[in-house]
Amino acid sequence: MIATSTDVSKPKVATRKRLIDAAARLFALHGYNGLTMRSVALDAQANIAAANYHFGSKDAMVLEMLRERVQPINERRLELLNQAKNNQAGRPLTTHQIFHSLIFPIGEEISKSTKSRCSLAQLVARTFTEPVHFIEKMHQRFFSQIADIYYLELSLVYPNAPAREIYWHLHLAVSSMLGALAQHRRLNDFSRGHCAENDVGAMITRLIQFITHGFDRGIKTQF
Amino acid sequence: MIATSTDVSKPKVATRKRLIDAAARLFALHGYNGLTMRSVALDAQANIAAANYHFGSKDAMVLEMLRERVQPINERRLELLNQAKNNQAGRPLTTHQIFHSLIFPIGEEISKSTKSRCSLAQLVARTFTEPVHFIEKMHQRFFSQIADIYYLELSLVYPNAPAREIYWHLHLAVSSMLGALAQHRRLNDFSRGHCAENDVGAMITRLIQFITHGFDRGIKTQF
DNA sequence: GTCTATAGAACGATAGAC
DNA sequence: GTCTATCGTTCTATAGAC
Repeated sequence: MIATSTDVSKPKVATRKRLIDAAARLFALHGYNGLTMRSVALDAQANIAAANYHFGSKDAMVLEMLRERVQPINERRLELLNQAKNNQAGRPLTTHQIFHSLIFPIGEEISKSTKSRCSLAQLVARTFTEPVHFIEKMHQRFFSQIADIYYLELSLVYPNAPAREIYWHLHLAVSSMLGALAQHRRLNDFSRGHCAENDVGAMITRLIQFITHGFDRGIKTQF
Repeated sequence: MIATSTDVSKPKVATRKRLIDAAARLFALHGYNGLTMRSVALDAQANIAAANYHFGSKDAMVLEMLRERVQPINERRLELLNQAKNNQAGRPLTTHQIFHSLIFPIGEEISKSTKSRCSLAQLVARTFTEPVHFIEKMHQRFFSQIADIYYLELSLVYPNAPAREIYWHLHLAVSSMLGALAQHRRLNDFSRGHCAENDVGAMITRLIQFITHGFDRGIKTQF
């Protein structure tokens, strides 16, 4: 509608992107069952047939949207983790460094959020609450690999702790991370105005601290 | 179909209870939008018109279901909290005692779960992820009052900590609690079999520890 | 209180013109 | 690639017999 034949890049891709962004927004707000092809098309100012044309089905559209949102965060996590390892030059990492690399990239992505890329916190939380079939597989595909990496790093910090303890505490750490992200929008109401929910940086910093303490002291008191 | 005129108690109430239980199960599994009156009626072995007769609408049915599930937990929380206060005889509580009273009742309720009262963990988590209108109001009605009580108790433990710090850490504690409950079903997969998800007691004990450490150390390092 | 039957609306997906 | 139009399905809710 804007770009014409003078545009070098494919002009029609814009619709696809608008659909993806709309799907992300509505999925975060209403979940998979609450998202309808009609609402996505309306939000993206596109036709309902266009959505089916680009993705084939509702399932495929939401899956593609999730992939585009999650992948860059995981890449950034590994980037920060490797940075920290290089700085440590062979010495074991601290749990704070490890959880920083895990959680900080989410904060970065939330802070980037504009009107089109919004409510990442709710979106991430959704993928864990929704029991829909493809979300389960999606989660395994995106998180099981990175969970292995983080388990390995944490077991290097506590070489004497049994695998069971590492897994338990990592599970609680990840669960807390997701819970905090999902609940962030409620912070202002919950704290009766004492804490501002728009300060994402403060939330991420405090969350990393909280989780590091829970993990560290839980392991340290035993090993 | 079972109870006849020989039954002293009202026999027809059973249908209502079956509907409530089915609604709880399906709401936990599929969320508000994924729950349909048809699926509830089918699951409860009742007719679809019966559901509308008893509750008037889908909204009212789910609301009533939530009320019946949440209220006993909150009552038990206050019971444990008052027990602890009586045992302390005026001395301030420990954060562990406070968070125990907050979290332990959920474990009790999950352990009670039979086929009819199942998946409370997912149900509680749903009420925080679902952005549906009445859930927001519901949550405020049920949680804001008890949050005030817990804020007060925690501020007595750390009288020198500013309200802002108490609120921040309480928010993180509650978020972690909800996150851990929501993620509990994933524990077995996540830990690659190292942790059994059916051991609810162990989960609750570890969760209380984790949150107490995160809260305590976060406040103590400053005050 | 519980049923059958159905109204009225919204859903995912597709066909075919442009 | 995007549109209009529509098919077949499923939804909430209600009317009325029993």
